[in-house]
This record gives sequence, structure tokens and C-alpha cells, in this order.
Amino acid sequence: MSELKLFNTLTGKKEVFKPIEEGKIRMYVCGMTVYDYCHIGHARVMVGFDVITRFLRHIGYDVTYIRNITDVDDKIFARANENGEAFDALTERFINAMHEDERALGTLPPTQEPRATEHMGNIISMTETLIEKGFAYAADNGDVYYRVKKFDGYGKLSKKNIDDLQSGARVGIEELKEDPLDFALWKAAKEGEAYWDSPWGKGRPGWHIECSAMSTCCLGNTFDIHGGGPDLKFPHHENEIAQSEAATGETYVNYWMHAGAVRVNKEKMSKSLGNFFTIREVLEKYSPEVVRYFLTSSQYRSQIDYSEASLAEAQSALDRMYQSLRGLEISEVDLEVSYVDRFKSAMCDDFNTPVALAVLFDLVKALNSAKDAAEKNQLAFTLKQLAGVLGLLESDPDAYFKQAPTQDGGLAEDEIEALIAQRLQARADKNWAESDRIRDELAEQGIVLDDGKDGTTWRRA
RNA sequence: GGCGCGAUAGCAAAGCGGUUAUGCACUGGAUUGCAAAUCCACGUAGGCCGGUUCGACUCCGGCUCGCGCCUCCA
Repeated sequence: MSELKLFNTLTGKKEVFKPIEEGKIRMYVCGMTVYDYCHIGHARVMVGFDVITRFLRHIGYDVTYIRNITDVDDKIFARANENGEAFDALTERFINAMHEDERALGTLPPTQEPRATEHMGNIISMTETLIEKGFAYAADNGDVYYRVKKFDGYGKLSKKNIDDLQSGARVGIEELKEDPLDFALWKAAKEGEAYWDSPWGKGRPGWHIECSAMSTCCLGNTFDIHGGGPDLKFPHHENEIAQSEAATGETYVNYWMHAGAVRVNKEKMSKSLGNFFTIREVLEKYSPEVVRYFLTSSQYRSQIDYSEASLAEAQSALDRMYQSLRGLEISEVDLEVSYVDRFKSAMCDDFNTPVALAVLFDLVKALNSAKDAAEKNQLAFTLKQLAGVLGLLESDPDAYFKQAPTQDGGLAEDEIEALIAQRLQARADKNWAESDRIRDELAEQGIVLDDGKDGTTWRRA
């Protein structure tokens, strides 16, 4: 079998993957800051690392997959304040919403989902360590800052030169910092804000320290893979490296993986631009599996353009896959190895899902052309197994075609069945006009009829 | 301005120094009462200019254009 290669942001190259511990992978992925609904950009990371995790497990790795929830943050406080709502009531709501979105998209739950608020002790002790080692200092007001220039190699992940950064940094606003590049590990609480007690007084953690604390706590000083969205490279991940490596004196992460951006009209989808589509919005029109297919149809590192047209295309493609499985009773047999090998070598090459999908389509074509029942069964079984590694084709084909994506699902199933029965009678009477009238009537409701040799089936277009 | 990434057929998206990617759409045929689905047939694409090579979409250099990061963002 081909060896697993993955693109490491740290080196800028595709590298052969070597786990720290034979057969095991410890992976941390940056999750959500929970103050709003997840958008398609989040879905990209969720689905992307879900597929990665599924494949790594498929090829035999014991994967510990940690994805944090950042539930203390300036934006959370700001939003809670706007709403006149307690910050933890707000985060609880959006954590639940996030879990709903994930269940809809069929992503496997992470091994653990640590929350910043549950790791205050670790956050504070890591901050203390950084102060002891001279990498951080407490300001007069109770803030604690990280001394960026003290850390050798700052910028190595995002390939930034510290001098370039400095020239662009805003100076003068924060007199509390020794250097404008320094970033906050701990922020003193302002009047009326929620706070935690610390050696520096009442306050809360800065943005980056919680990930260093949680990842180290859950996975150890050094772990295999750290992933996240493209906009986390700098400063978030850069700062995590600075914090963790300064605190532990050890390499923080061996392989850094970053998903590509989701764009809308050639612009990055982002909170700040306000051009984002939430997962739940999209799911009103398209089935979750179509969204997953769309996200899988390009390699996880490339940027993709979100549009209705691309989702519609994804649906057509996925329909083709399900169509090939429709009406088959599939029983477990040995897999067709040639397809399995091609699939695996595609996925071993930095998770090349577009090629993996191409293999699935070759399988679909072979399946559609096969005459022999045993051969059909083997191809269908192989198709389902491999697609399952991508989290696809896990539904019953009939259910897939009959599902109503919107809340008002249009025509009810029994009405459809009744019309089909009427049409069947008309056909038996060779009343083609009536038969076609019913077909057209259903077509107007988005129902497509397929007359097969074993009767008529229907699906929603 | 600094750093990084990309430019493939109508659209989307891959691999590859010389041999069909794949999907969607389109067209013709088979099939069907009519359709749908399916099958068969159908595409010499690779931003521009040089270089290396027997041969480059694939390697090297330059240019143009697009995008991302440099500030909160997945």
C-alpha cells in the first residue's frame, strides 16, 4: 500500500507521515468560537477533518481527535451584551446549534471536545510558567502579555518576518505592552464582565492561550497533527506555537494542516465581510449529503467557490451515485481490490478526495453496466464501503431520493403514491393522455417518475 | 509594501515529462407508449513569453492576472 503523505504548512511541502507513536495519531483541530451559527467555512473544516479522520481510521490508525470549543472571548461577551443575555447562556445555545449542524452533516463526534471555561486551571498555570521562564510579563492593570521577540522562530508557520510585522503593527494604543507585537495571554476584567480569579486578579484568557492549554492537556507536549481553517495560521497558530514551545521547551506539533477558504463571488466568506451562509440556511435547500459532496469534490487545501450552481451540480453528481445503488439488495462480500487500491492511493496523497470520487464514479459506471448479479453485488458493496470512508452513500437510496429538503416538503408521500396508483391504472388501460397528465402534474411538484420493469418509483428532483 | 498560493476544456476539478482523469452541461444513437434512469458515441483543454528536453499542461526563469495572510475571522 502507498504511504501516507500530507502537506505540512510548517515546511510548505508534502511529507511522508510518521506518527509519534506507532499506529496512533494524536490530532487537534481548532473549533468554533461560539457566538453565532456555523457557516459553510466552518463546515469545510468540520467535513474536511471528518473525512481525514475517517480515512486515517480506515487505514488502521488509532486516531484521537480533539476539537475545542472556545467559549470565552471578547466577541462572545460583546454579543451576549447586545442580547442582554448571560454569556454562558449564549454559548450554550450556539454549542447546541453547532452540534445540530454537525449531526446533520454526519460528522463523527471528536474523541473529546474540551471547552476553554473548563480549562481555566491549565490556562492559568501555563501562563504562570511563561512568566517564570521570562516569556511573559504582567502589566500594571492585571493583563499578562507574551513577549514575542523572546521566542526564537516566531513566524515560522506563517512564514512571516518579525520585522515586517512590526512595521505594520499599530503602535501607541496599548501602552501596557513592552512591544506592539506582544499579545495578551490574560486580560483583566472590565467592570461588569464575567471573570475568573487568577494570580493577576480577576480576568479571562486571551484568545490563543486556551488552545495551547487544551491541546497540551489532552494530547501531551508534542502531538502529530494540528488543523484548522486558513485564517488561523496567523496569528492564532503562530501564537500557539510560541506559547507551547516556550512553556514546554519541546516541539509543539509535527504536522500542521490548513483547509482552503470558502469564497463567495471571489471573496473569502467571513464573519467580518458578512458574506457568509450558515449551514442551516443551506440545508433548507440542499440535503446535508449534497453539502458534504460539494465540500469533498475539491481537495481540502484548495479554495472553493460557494454558489447555488455548485450545490446543484453536486446534487446531480450525488444523484448519479445513489441512482446506481437504487433497488439493489447488497450483501457483504470481498471488496473489488483494484478500486480499493486506487481509492487508497488517492487518499494517501494528501487526502485527494477529487480523485477518490473519480474512482467511485468509475465504480458506478462498472456497476451500471454489470449484468451478472454477483458482480453487481461486489461492485455495489465496494462502492458503498469506499464512499462510506468519505461519509457518503450512507443513506438508503430510496430515502435519499424521497427526502424533502425544505420544511414544507411539498406533496406528501401518500398523495404521491395515490397519484402513481391512478396513473398505473391509466397505463393499464392504455390511457396515455391521462398517464401523461399525472406525470406532468407530479413534475410540477418536483416529483420525477421512473417507470422500471419492477414498477414505478419516484424521487424529488 | 512584505510573505504565500493559484491560473486546465462551456462550468467544476485531478493526476501526469510522451498513452481516456472524473463530474455537471451539451449533441447524436440505443432503450421507453411518452419520459426518467442507464448504456454507447462525441471534447486534442492547460494565462503569456522564453529555456531545458528527442518530446512539456507537467521541470526552470520572467511576465500578466486572480486570491489569501500581514487586524477579529474556519
